Amino acid sequence: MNTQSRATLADVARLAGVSSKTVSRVFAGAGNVSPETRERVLGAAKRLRFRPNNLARSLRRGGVSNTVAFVIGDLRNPFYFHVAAGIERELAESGLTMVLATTDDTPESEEIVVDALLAQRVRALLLIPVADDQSYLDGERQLGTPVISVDRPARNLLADSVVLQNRQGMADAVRSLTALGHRKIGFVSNPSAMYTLRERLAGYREALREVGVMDTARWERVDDDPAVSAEQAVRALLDQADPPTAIVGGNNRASAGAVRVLRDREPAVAFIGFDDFELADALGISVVAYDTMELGRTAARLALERLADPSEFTKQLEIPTRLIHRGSGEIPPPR
Amino acid sequence: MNTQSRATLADVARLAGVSSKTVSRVFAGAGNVSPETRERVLGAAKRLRFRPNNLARSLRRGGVSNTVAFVIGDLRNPFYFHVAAGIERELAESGLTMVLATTDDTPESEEIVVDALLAQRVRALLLIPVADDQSYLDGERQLGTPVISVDRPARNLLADSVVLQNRQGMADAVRSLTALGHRKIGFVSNPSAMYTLRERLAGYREALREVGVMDTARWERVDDDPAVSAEQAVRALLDQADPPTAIVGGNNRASAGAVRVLRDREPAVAFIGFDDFELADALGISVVAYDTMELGRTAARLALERLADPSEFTKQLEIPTRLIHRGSGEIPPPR
DNA sequence: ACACGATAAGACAGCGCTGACATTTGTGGT
DNA sequence: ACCACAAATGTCAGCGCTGTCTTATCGTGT
Repeated sequence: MNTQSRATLADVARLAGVSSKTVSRVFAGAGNVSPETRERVLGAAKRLRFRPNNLARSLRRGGVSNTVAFVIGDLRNPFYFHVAAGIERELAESGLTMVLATTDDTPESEEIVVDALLAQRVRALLLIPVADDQSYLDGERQLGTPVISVDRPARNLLADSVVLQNRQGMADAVRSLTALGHRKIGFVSNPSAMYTLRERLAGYREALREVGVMDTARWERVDDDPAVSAEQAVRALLDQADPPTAIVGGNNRASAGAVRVLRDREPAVAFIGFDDFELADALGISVVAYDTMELGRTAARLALERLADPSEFTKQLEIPTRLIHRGSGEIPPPR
Repeated sequence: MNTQSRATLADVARLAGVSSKTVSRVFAGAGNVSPETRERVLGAAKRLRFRPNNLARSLRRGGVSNTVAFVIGDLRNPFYFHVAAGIERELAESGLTMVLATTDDTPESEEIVVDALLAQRVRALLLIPVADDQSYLDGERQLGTPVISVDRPARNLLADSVVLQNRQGMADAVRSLTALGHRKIGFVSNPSAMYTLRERLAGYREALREVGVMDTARWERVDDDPAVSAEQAVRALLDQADPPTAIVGGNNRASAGAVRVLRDREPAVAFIGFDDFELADALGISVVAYDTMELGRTAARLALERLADPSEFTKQLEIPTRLIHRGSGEIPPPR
């Protein structure tokens, strides 16, 4: 068992016969070190297995690390992961690393988790807001930490945000169905973030209003009870008297449920989901798609921009969506 | 624009009229602070929006942070994400946070990325090895940083590891096919990690050898060229003269490809995939499944154990797999 | 031979925090 | 009144690094 402890700048300096500042210069990349000295230092460092301590460096440099935090509700949703992937990519290009934390989708733990991250002096904070109120972040924001809210706008906090084109995306989907003649269109959404759900629902209603369908209450199946599966919701919708001839899904879970139920339904019910998913193409499921990784990249870019210029106005960006026709959304109503 | 800078222990101490050490005690949770003093300190801290600087704390405490690094090849593979989710969960319970970094599945960047993480003094390093050689980590390991290799064993490095029961899982799948009478069984795998692929292939061969099929070369479709999609590989397999009556998939990508090709194939070809996936149940695809999150949790637990007792022998753990019958794997050979 | 600027290297303090140790204050026993 | 002892608080140095400033060294033009 090797008990030698970690080498420091000073150790390297001693071995190389120079001052610790010189070693620092070598590793910080700053100039004014002669080639021979540099060689000697690097040799010594290698021999001692020296690795600069970023903690100390960060502290010295003013107490900020080079990590950016991303706070997620639930890690099991593939959506979040793709966003995280986008963030990670974009940050890596600027030499920053991402730390990931989850709040288990419970509002109470949000502040606790965020606090722990801020204590680590993250450079910026990206989060998918879960709590009803992010005003607790205002102090931090004023101290210069960029706060970017992702997928949903923050509440009671002036922060940059990136969200999807929820309303228009959903409206487009519904319009494409009404154009085929559908009028009885169901809306299914499993418990989903209030914000995105509300927006998509608004888009749905808007598009139906355009063709004169005003009362959509009986077609809306929005269960906020997590115990009710998307599958059950779809079934319930279809089992009522005078069932819808088409259904739109409010999120990716709804799509999974719909696929299970609608596969061998007769007469065929048209379906358009929100959020693309693996095999959707093979299954011929039409969806409102968008670039999930781009959502993350954009969020990361916003953070970087604000880091570069803290005085800019806050921005609210939208990631475009587009309707992909694959068959399930092109089924006409039975006549 | 508020230009006030971040408050420090000393600032709080001044405002509360105590020494900075007392403030430190309040925030470090250590005892021996009278209730009144504590109140006064907390009040002052609140007023100044004080947040302890974990960087400084970590440095002072011996230079290790409370983060654990997880190094992934490619973030887009859902498999990795579930593993990450498991790790995050397990670590959170011990108050540690996870930093995620990717190597883009290129061996060269592995060492660079790992180095950057180690410079941040992560408490432990979990990684999915990509490079052929992890001996560069030996020094670090000797300095006491637990190194856990996930999903594949590390090469040239004495490290704990958690892998799947690859060989047996695949052998079970093939045995279940041979029991139905299949003898011409194809093996498809997209470029996959060499290790898991090799193991699964070995399991496949082993099970076929048990029923007297010795030469399996013509049924093995292992393209290491990423340009060849799993879909093409499956097609190529079926288009040859005397095609297989059943196929096993070597990884999740192979399953996606197989589903696309096999859906309306006549006569039906049996299929069993490795790795469960969303909708596999709805589609009736039999798979060799395992608990992906558990893989992550186990890895994290290993790290925690080693942190607690560095002198223990290294462990090699296996996550069990189990065959799930859903129909596609129960199709008998045509007669 | 001399002054002069450029280059290389070092001395020193201090980032924010906490461990080790010192000091003050309060309590109870005799 | 005195001492022993615990609880509450303070002093000080230093974790590993780098910014600022200072000092030594060298080549160059006149």
